[in-house]
Amino acid sequence: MYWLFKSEPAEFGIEDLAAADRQTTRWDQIRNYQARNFIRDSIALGDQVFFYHSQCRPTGIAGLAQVVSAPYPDPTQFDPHHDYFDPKSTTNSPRWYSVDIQLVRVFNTFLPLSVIRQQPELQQMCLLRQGRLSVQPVTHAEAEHLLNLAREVAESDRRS
DNA sequence: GCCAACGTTGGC
DNA sequence: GCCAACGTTGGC
Repeated sequence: MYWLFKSEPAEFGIEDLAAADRQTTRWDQIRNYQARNFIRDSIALGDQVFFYHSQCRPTGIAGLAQVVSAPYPDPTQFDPHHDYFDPKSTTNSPRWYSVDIQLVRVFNTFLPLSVIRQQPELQQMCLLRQGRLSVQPVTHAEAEHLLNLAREVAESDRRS
């Protein structure tokens, strides 16, 4: 399956993923139930992840990653010194979940939200229809379209 | 900085 | 369980 993960590049961008040990990081600190349900119940090892930069200019998709772990309890919820500590969470019934992701590739050319918006085939994307969701599913058809689009944008960028 | 959309909290 | 108030996300 395909997913889209949002991240603020000022906090952790795709360059940070590229520079990380084994180009892998734990996707943690997700504290939204809808996003949690996707991680806990639907995301699986080997799934592909569009890495999206939010809260920046321009916003858009910066590259591709893949899921390299099964879902597991987010350790930050158990750490009383952590900002994302959740006193209502216990190891027997954890509330929040993480997965590990590894970089697949940084797109040659950034794929801006404005370009995604222009695509008639992508109008049903969760990204365009619902804001405020940092982990969201992408259909197979949407994923193929996004990957083709990224290739086209990169080629036109190279020609100019 | 503004504001729309949405989630969460808490009084009742 | 309802719903108003408030907080957060996130594009612009």
